[in-house]
Amino acid sequence: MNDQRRNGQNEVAAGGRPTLKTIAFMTGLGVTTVSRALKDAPDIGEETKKRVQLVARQVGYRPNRAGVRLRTGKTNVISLVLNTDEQLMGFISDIIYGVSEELASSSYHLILTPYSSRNDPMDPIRYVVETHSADGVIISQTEPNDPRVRYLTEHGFPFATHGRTHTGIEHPWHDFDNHAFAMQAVRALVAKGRRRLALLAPSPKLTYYRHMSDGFAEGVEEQGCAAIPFRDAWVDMPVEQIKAAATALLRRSTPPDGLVSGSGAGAFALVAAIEECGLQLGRDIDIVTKQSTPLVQMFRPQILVVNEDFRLAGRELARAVSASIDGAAPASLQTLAVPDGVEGPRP
Amino acid sequence: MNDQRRNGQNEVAAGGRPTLKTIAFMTGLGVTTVSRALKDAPDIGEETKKRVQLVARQVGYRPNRAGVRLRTGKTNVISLVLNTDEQLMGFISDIIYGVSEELASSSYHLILTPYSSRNDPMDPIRYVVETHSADGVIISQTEPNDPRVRYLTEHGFPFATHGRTHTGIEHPWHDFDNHAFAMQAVRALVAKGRRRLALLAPSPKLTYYRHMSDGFAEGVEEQGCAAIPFRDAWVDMPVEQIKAAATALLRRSTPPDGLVSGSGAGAFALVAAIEECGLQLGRDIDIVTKQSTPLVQMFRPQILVVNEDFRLAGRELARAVSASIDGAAPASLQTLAVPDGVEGPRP
DNA sequence: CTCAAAAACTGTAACGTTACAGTTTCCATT
DNA sequence: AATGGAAACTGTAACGTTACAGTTTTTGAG
Repeated sequence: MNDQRRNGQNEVAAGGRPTLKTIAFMTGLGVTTVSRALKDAPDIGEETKKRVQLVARQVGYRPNRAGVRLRTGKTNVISLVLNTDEQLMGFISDIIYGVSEELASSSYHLILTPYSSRNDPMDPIRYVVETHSADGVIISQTEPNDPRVRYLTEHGFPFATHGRTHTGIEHPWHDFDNHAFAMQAVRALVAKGRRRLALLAPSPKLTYYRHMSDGFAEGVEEQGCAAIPFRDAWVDMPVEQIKAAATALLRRSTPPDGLVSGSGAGAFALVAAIEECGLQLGRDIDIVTKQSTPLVQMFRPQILVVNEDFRLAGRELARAVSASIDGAAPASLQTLAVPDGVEGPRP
Repeated sequence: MNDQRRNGQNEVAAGGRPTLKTIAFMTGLGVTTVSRALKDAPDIGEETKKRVQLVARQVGYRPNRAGVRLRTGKTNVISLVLNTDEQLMGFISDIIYGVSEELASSSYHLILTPYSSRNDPMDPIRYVVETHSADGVIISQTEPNDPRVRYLTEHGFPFATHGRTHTGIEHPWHDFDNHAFAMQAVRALVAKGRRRLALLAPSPKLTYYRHMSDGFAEGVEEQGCAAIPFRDAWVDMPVEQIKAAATALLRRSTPPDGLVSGSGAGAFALVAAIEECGLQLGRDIDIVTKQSTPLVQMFRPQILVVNEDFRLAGRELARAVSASIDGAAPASLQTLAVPDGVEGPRP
């Protein structure tokens, strides 16, 4: 026992990080007691807890993550799984920032697990689960029948998805109400006197393609106007391709006079196409677009916008995974961000 | 010893992850031998190594990171320190992707350590060093006399910076040659017949402000044209403010007829200002801008661009930190990305 | 005053890995 | 036949933490 104490002293003298042993030596208590005192266990005396916590604060004690992880299996890490081929205007950074913000006040570190479309999207998921390199995962680019959701659920691994699925599995998610967005967009265009509308939708393999398309169809139905099919372009294509497709669309015999863009980057392509065709935004045609940064809007004030807050999405997702890790019921961890409504031209 | 073996068997049966013990049991060797065989130590027989490595592959052995970290102190983590207030068009995601790409083939995980401008930029750095939560750090938004560089150097903690410093310390960095960019920009504008040039520069507190301003000044000198001061706007301001400042600039008695923009987002603001003043890009005035995505260019083909590859920056930074962790000399880990030259209007 | 039980505290072992200090085996040299 | 040493392998301990099974001290009921 004397040996152990001298050990503790040596470590303090050596200038290394303080450990439980350091505090145990300083307080004259056992390592176990210190450990329990710091996590406010019921079988430790009130005064002892205070004393231990004071000393711990004084010496700047921080639990060694490797020790905790090895002993308990808890990694205190949340992994954000990302497709690094994505070229969309970096809204991803906003999600990352949102997740960071939320995790900053927790004990979680945020780790990035990238994958390329050239590989199986299941690879990173399997990796995280098999090596247990995180306590929970956040995934995006959700597909209706997403195999990742199945796999994670089967393995009882906590996760949250950005976007819903049609798997029939109750799982934590956060989503933007793209159905409502599309309906609001249609109504706003009709209110501007537009009657022939086209939608620049997301990739058909993603879940929110359905939501947005359905909302668009429902709006068109409700307003009794015409839907011009625009199926050869998606928001996550390279902007040049979108522009080319939109130009072709506008040169058809019955071109649309109102456009709905499912992404901010898409709106740039649409504006470019419109101007290339010699049309004038706000006079000949109108656009409603989702946006996450006010770039387009500042540039072409005539454009109508609906804001999507990706930072909020990040925060909600982080909240959902951590709650899921803590055992909360999946059904209680589903949040839908309702769009604020269409913002008209700036003064 | 028999006990130990039965232990090993139990674990395998229990279906948990295979550990060194599992392989030791399967091969009939000791745990130490297996450990050494897997890292190709010289005192293990060739045949044994082959056998161990085969079994390890078969059972899908992956070293337990917590075990390694606890024993060796090596975290196998690299931390990217980010200012989450940054609102610039998400080029940050490209850096992240670049870093990821490079680290994918290594054993490193990428962890994000965010901070807000509301707090001390030193906080995250101190945190990483004190808790040793990573083996190395990547920092951005480098300032001429960056205290983070000093601190990390003093503590012998491996790092790489995005951007150089004027600390006099030899440290690993990657930078874009903003001096060359500005000179090329000036030359291109002069070649277009422009004679009164203004620069939308970075924030004066960042190192590359100097590089770009000096390059601009040198170009103006070389070409014998006039520099119109434009000191009330920086590239990392909100775009609306840049636009307002640029509008004021263009309405002065001697407005510029050529603009250089230090960022892609800034170019949007400049274009907007130009059009608001009733001027026409390519006829009355020209812009050279740095860009990381071809958004502006697709939109206003008349714009002149110089590409900056942030993915490359990410890759270089990742390479630099890992080499630094492996003990490479700082001076050998400094790379400068030279701009490709100004790209003219698209056909 | 006894004794049971609650309160407060503690030592040991284990998580998976690797550094270190052995130990055994075998072969070449004398 | 003895010896030295190289080659191949191994057990123990330790990194920092916590679960578990104690042990000691205090308290209160009878």
